[in-house]
Amino acid sequence: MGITKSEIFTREQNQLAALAKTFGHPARLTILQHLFSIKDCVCGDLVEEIGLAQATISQHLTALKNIGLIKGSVAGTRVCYCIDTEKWTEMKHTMSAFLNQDVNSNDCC
Amino acid sequence: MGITKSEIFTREQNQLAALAKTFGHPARLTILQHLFSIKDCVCGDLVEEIGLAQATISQHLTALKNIGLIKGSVAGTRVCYCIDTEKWTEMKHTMSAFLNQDVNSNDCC
DNA sequence: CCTATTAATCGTAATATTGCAATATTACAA
DNA sequence: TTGTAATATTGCAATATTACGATTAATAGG
Repeated sequence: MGITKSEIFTREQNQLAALAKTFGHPARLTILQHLFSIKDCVCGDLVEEIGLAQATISQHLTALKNIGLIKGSVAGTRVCYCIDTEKWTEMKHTMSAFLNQDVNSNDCC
Repeated sequence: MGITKSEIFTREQNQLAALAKTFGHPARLTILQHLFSIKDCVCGDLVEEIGLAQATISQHLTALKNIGLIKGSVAGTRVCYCIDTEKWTEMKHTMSAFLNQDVNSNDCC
């Protein structure tokens, strides 16, 4: 139904899924990569950088902000965004813990 | 429009997003965690394990199979699933490369 | 005060996803 | 062959997501 039955999963599972979901769009990945690659924080040039409408970029930025990966500060008529380093590190550990589960060697399939 | 403008992103960005998207649902995470935790491969008990209809579980399994994370083998009327260890390792490196980008220290926001 | 600039929000259309019932398929057993 | 069990597929309804134009709000600069 397009609706996820969150109530049958643990909070951890839902949170990890929400995080992964945020990474699950190329525009959001591109925004994050851009924030990593530049020396300063991003002030507005994301719309030209990525070929999407201003409203769309703003939506993706909101998604990234909601999950806590980036933060923004107002600078005049512009808003500057950068990675929330603390949250990024925290999130990295969460993801790594999941990714580094040991694979059983009994490859029965 | 519910449609992602894949053509404006690189193949790498689209692939990483597709992978993350697959992790972006608690049912699929739970399936993967179950495959990690048990000693054998999973043969059918996923429906009871998770509280979703058989058709729904089957769909999620197909998604995981399509992205290459799991593989299945037919065993009579049952199908056994397990992690595709090779693909998992490969995927883990891809994700890690993204997660371990260095965060700029100039936290200007 | 007026105007331009920037970004968020609103409204809407198109498409995607999730979930399930019903049905089809497949393999096995009697 | 018939029946049963397990899984996949189909069809559909409900909801979510993506995208964009238009509008709004806030601020800078004259």
